[in-house]
Amino acid sequence: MTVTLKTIAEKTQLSPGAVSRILNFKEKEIRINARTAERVRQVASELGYVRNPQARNLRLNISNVIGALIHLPESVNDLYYHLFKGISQATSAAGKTLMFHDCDTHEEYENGIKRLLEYRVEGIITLHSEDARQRKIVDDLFKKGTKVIVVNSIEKNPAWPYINCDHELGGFKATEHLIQLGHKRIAHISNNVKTSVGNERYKGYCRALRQYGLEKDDSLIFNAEKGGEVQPIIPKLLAVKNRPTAIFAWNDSTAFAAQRTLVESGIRVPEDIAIIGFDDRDFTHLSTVSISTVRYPMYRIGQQAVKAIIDGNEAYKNYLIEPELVIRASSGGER
Amino acid sequence: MTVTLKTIAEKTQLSPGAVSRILNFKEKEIRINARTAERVRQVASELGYVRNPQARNLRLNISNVIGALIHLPESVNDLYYHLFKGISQATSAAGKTLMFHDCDTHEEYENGIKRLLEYRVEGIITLHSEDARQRKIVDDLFKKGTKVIVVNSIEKNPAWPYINCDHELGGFKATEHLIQLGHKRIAHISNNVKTSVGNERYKGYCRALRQYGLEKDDSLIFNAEKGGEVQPIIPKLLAVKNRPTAIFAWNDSTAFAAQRTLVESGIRVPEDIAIIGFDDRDFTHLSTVSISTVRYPMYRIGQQAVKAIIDGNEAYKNYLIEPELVIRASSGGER
DNA sequence: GGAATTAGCTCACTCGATTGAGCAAAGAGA
DNA sequence: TCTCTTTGCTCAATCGAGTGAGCTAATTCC
Repeated sequence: MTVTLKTIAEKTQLSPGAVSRILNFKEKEIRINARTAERVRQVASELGYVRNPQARNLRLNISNVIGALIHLPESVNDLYYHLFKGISQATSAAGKTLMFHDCDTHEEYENGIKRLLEYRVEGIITLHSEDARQRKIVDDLFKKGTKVIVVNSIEKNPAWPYINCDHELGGFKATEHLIQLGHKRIAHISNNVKTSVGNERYKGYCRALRQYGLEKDDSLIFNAEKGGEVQPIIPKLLAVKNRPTAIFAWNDSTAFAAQRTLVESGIRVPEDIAIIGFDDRDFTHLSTVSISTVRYPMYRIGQQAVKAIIDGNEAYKNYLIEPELVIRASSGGER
Repeated sequence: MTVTLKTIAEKTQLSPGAVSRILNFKEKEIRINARTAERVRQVASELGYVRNPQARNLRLNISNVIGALIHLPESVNDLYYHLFKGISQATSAAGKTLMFHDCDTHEEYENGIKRLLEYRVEGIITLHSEDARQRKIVDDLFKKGTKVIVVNSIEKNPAWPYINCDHELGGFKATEHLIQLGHKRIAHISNNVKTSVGNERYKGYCRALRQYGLEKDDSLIFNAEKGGEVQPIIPKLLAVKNRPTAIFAWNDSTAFAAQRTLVESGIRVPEDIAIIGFDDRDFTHLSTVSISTVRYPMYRIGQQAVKAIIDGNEAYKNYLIEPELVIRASSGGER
């Protein structure tokens, strides 16, 4: 039923070995009669021969498959969307195939890893996790020599290779942008979680202040922790003696909410208070005043993760991607 | 290096065949010594044996892989997001693996198909396309006996199996909802493309009017074609003699824009004019007045596509999924 | 013209897992 | 004790492709 090398061999009165060589090598690379080769290719295409990579990979001990294990949030998240798109396009572009598992529970995660290993994938891309069990799995994989890339690891020096955005640099860029626009009183709305990207962004904010000779004023640092609303922060921020003229919000959601609340309070953005966020989420276009931000380059992170797996040793190391400033209306930096 | 059945066989002084049986069957299903079996399992786990599905699939002529070929738009689109999530979760849940290709160009599409076929996938999930070349590929696949599921095909009776949302029914439900709220003058903003889902939704609108004994008034049908702005429509709509009290917009973007323009014109939604959209896009929550809509059940469509491929003949047929009414503020139907 | 070289293949094994057939030993039954 | 059955395995072929070794016939070279 299925067309194999043998089928073609029979039709052409050749051996399967010869057919294999003809289909895999250029004429100059092997000793083969040009007319025979032509005939074989002809027959192969007539019969609709499709090479079976299962057999090929088995023999050659390769897989040509890259594995990814990511839990996509229930509600749409453009960061994940772009990450996935980066991974999937880079994989296709490299002539490889992506095996993807969306793993919600720990059990699914374990199963996903198991299946990817079964398929002898060239490497596994997974997301940073706080779950000790998942971390152990990644650790074991890495120790066993499986190529793993952890995306968005927030550890400084994790045991395994990672790829992430340079959040500290992003925080620096955002703050620098505001400083260069003449702001001297720059508030920061942080998420106050020591182990998170927010903290890195905060560090960048501090470095920028330091570098430009501005003093850090703790009364300008506000916390919008998980579940903590941004709205109540704004009145406090406005009440600060020597009111800030700019806000660097640790992410776009926060920036968006701040912008909304400010405008509703009759404060003009960016004239009275400039705002910059972080992430470049899609909704930054949608607000009344489009939000300036720093792009969290998820697409490039995805691409780079695939590249790290394919390139192997050379590029296969910890990697920080430089985020890019996106100037829109809310910072007042648009020309 | 790699642990195979042979490795285990040597360690346990058995034949690879015996080991295979032990690891694949329950003790009662084969004639095997319980103690031997226990020993084999012990050794297998000690050595960290991982079955090689490439070899297994080759022998059994199966793949356990489901293929999907979808072009994800550059900008985030929650419909695609949910579709993909549905496909990927259903695949994982079924114990199978998803091979995904994001294909932008026709060339990538061809390559993607080729690779999926190479891997002897159980079936291919792809999106409806207007491109004649892609349609030919799908047609050829189907004729050759490959399982294909076309998602969101808008043909009435396409040659190949498809899964889609019942757009006509959705249009009916939306309109019925407005009618049941007492509206008698219901405008429709359509996209006026005969071959599109918009047309189906329009038909549902017409059927609802008919069924409830309301006369269709062509002066209440407006077109927001591709690129056509919604904003200019609103003044026209307001100027209609015997002004409509409700709008069924063919999709949420249109509903969103209509709502915004109405509110800016000082018209209250839903008090003066009620609005319902279609799709249940994420931003329907974000507008000042949350938008009532009909959910385009992409997640379920994705799940169903996978199911159709796995179940084979039974469920492997054309399939319309019933969309669900989502009542929010803009229709005035919320309690 | 004879030896050496080369072209153009074939042969047979391999990758790892699976499975029908079959065989020796143990156990059951009469 | 002898036959029959059952247990507990082994053997060998198979899936489809790839490859080193080797073989024959044609060609080249001196």
